[in-house]
Amino acid sequence: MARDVARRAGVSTATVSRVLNGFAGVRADKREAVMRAAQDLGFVANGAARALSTRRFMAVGAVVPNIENEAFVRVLSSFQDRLRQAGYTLVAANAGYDLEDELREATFLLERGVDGLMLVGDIHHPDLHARIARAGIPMVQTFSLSRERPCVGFDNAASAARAANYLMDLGHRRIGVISGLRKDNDRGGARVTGIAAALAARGLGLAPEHDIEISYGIGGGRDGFRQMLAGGEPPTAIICGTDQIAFGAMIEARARGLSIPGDLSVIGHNDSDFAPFLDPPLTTIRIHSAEIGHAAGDHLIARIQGKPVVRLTEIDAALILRASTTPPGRRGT
Amino acid sequence: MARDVARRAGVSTATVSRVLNGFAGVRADKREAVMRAAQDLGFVANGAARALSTRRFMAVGAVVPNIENEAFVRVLSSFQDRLRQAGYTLVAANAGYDLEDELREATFLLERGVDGLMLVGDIHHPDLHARIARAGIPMVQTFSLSRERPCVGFDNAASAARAANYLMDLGHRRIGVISGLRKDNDRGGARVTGIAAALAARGLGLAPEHDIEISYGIGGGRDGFRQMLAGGEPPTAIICGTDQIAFGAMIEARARGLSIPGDLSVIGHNDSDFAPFLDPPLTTIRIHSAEIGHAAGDHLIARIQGKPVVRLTEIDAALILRASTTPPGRRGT
DNA sequence: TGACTATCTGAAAGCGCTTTCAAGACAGCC
DNA sequence: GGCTGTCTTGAAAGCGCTTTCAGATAGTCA
Repeated sequence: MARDVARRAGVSTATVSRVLNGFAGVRADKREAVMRAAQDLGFVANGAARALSTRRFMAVGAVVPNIENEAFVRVLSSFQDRLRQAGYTLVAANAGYDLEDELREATFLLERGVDGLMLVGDIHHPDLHARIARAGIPMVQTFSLSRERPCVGFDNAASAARAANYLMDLGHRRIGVISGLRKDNDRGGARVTGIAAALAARGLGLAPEHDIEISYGIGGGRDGFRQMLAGGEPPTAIICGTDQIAFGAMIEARARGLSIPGDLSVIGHNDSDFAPFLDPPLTTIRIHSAEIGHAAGDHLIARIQGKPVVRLTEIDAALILRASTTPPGRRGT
Repeated sequence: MARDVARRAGVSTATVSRVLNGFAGVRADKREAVMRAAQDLGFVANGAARALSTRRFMAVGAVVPNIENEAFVRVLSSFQDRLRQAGYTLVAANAGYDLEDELREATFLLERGVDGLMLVGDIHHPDLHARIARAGIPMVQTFSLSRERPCVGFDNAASAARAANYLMDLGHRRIGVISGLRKDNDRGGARVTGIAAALAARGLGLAPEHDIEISYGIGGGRDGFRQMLAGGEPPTAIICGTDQIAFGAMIEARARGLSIPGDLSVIGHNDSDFAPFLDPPLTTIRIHSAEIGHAAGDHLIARIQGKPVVRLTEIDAALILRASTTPPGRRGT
């Protein structure tokens, strides 16, 4: 306790507090005495008392759909970097792609007294924003852009459209989509919308049997592609919601005797660490996760500290070209 | 504030507290008035004040070497499950395989007032345990077993030895190891020790040029295997520290014209989601991450609540046999 | 030397809850 | 009707820090 340190150093707790918080205006000898006493006693301030007193918790919350998803972990990791630099702790929670759960987790963090909150995406429980507002803390949404709220993200529809256009430029006409769950997931939805729009712009359509929604993961990708083949004439190219899905689809395609990219071009999302090492290396849309995390962290901290911020930060998503895409019909490439 | 709720409900803050914390002995009408007032006002208790008052923070900390590592994330995820069920929040931090950083992060959590702490492995900064002791909170170490401290883990040496024995049973004599960084990482070290011991028990040795230490990841695995080949007669089988490393090694081996498992049997660690989908599917040591997380969570909560616990929980690690391992010299299998 | 200013420092008042303690209300009993 | 015991309730005292405010001390200048 600060009291013990004060006694040992022969000062008051006020002075202890001043020294430990780096306030100027404490005479050198007293400062040193306090430092030494704190050291000797192994003094660790009580965070709750400090938080209560300063009305600052020095912690920021984040609710992500799935902690086990590489993309979100990378964002959390870089987000935490920034917070740490500013002296804040990250408290992360898992919402599992469920709006009710997300509300519950966010409320939990709000109760804990976080000074700011990061959310993923644009779709939330109707009560969520009201609660955040009542708590009076800043929030930032990531991964997708928004006109209403501060955000750091990219244009999911546009980047997916870019992938579709690239495939069409190569000559593909029958393009399929395998996405993860889209319910309450604006990113997935926007991507499909973007692809459909890009196809429509060139007079093509996204056939319902080529528009597959499955659960995430390699297994999901396999199932998804199997499902797609069951639906009549197969596509010559597919765009997948994640690299894991793309990996699964590639496995299934090969098992069905299709060669990649000869019979089927494949594009993934996220540029996972294994993407360059697949056979063939996977063309994918790279999301600059680290930059999203940094920007979101900087934004939130600036708001907490009352500094001016930009409300919308767009992070670029790049189409990384590798060998899993070629013009259609080039067998044995 | 509770005060507002009290005023609105026409009671004292004491009664508000009693109702909101589910204490019996409040008359039904007052209870309801409080509930309604709290609802109307959207009352959210101030966590800091509560923590200060109860001297319980309702949060548990965890420091892991690398948040982006699948195995740790899975443990954190299941750990959090249990904490959440008991009403606790998880605050996780990243130590990056560095003892100083780990100490810093752990101190940070201690300052925050966590009620318990989870650590990974047996090697820590010399001051760490003293600080935890001074904070007076329970800790549990995961992934490796310990005689001194409460732990939930498995016998890294024994499970790696099992993999080595399996390879020797298949007839392999020249076995190599590619591990991640071993500095300050008892898991990696123990595995290599276990393998060396298993080899020695059968009159074999682990050649220095077959004992490679590299950074984690697919790239690391490639580099590692390249390094191993540079060291003279290549091994007929390798055991890798993670499945990512194994993946990288397989890529490099194939690039060098080696067939797997014909020329080279490969065993990984962790049974990552992609392991069954590699070509050939990867034999690997599966760590029951979810069980480690659950057991660690249960342990810590029991300790916090003053219930009796077992100090050492051993979680089984299983050798999952797939097609990446065969007897040596069977080309074209 | 005395007045005045600039520096330091400690006492004390919160921060918003929980929890103890004592008192009020009321029913049951002799 | 008076007394005891039970059930409810509110006043008030913390929890361990920060921070204000005013007093103490030292330094400066005329």
